[in-house]
Amino acid sequence: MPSSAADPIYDDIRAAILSGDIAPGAPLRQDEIAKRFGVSKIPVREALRRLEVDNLVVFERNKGATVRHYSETEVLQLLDIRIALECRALELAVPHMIATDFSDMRQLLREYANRTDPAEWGAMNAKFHHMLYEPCGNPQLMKMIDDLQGKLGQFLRLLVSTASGLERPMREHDEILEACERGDTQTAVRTLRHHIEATQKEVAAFLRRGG
Amino acid sequence: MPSSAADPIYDDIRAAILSGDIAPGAPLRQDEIAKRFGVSKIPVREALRRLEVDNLVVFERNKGATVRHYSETEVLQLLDIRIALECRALELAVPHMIATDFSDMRQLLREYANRTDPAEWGAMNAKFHHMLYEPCGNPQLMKMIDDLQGKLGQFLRLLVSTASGLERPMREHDEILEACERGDTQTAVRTLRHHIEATQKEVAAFLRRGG
DNA sequence: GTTGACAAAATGGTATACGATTTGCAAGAA
DNA sequence: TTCTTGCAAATCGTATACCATTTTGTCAAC
Repeated sequence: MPSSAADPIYDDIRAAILSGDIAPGAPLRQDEIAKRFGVSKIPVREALRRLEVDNLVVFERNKGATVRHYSETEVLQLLDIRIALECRALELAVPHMIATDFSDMRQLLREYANRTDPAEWGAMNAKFHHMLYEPCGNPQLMKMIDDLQGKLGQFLRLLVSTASGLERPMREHDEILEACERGDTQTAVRTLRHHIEATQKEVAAFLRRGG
Repeated sequence: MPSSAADPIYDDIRAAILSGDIAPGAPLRQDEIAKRFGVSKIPVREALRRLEVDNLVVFERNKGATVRHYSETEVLQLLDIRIALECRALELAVPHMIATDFSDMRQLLREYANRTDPAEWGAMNAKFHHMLYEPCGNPQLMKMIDDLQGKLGQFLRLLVSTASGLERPMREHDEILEACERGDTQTAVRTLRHHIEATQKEVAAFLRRGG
């Protein structure tokens, strides 16, 4: 039972923005959304305001809400935050990993390597990273990481289809996982850090070329 | 010009929760708030929903909003996130610090040491940390750090008045600042990390004794 | 005195209604 | 043609109104 009629609206629009179904800058018409969900504007506005706090939409007085556009600089800054959160999460997670964690991740990486559709890479990449950090036992940290992943999703999806491909990230994923299995937290974290910094450089280059 | 009537309500209640003026678990009556601000319930609900996304209030269907209560575990987890964000911010900030940054921070630390009222320590501590990270040039990261600081504020305020006092934190603040002046990012970050971990241990001990 | 049932009051959630602002468009002037 | 100007439609923001649910208070039965 949802706490209110705004909940499903919030979830739906959120997903639509994160998946890229609604483009940045697109206006979010309250009446249209209200009709679509069969409710009045009140819960729609509530949902949009919540998305505003999430930094996914922007409000302008008497103009309503539009999907927020992240500038190149802001995307790079989000990646800096990713380094902060994910390195810490991995550091906390490694000591808690057990055998099934390793085998599950190995399994995922094998499947990953066999996929040829770049559209799937983004999701699998996100899933692998999520599994890496899950044992950290800090739900609030996990939520922040997932939120960030969502915001960056659209850019990374774009990137992965144009950039160098799977070779580098796959090798780094293997290195990270191996370090985790050895219980070598230091190496795992350092490798993860380089992994994200490499992504950061690719994004920077991609954007310089006018993404 | 505020984007809507919900804005000042959001800001006010947010401040009241963060400052501890409204205790955790306290109900937030929509009609009462609406009357106090001279508006209807609609903008009040919007404001409360935004606070829910901020994780500051909790909604229960047909019971309305109450101020969220953080468990002991969650407070310790927030401190883990603090380590992640602030160490990264400091790492990014050190290379950008200039002479006036150092002198401003030294100035603050001197004032800090002269204050005898524990109630002021929390604010000055927050300010010093904020100044440390500001040069990182990442507004989104700064916002996350400040939000976290706000959430932890009430606990740290409680703590500082009961715990060991100023001696340890002050010494560590000096150490961090000196490392920054030398441009020794490694040492600065490592010291900051120990600094926050020490706080974490004190909070853990405080909570064990039934804070 | 305690418990249970029921009515009354309070509170929450949302649809409707309406004034305010912006936007789109057409008609006329340069 | 291109640039104003003004009006109509669309859209937004919020007060009012209303029903649903929860809480509170009362009173009788045990």
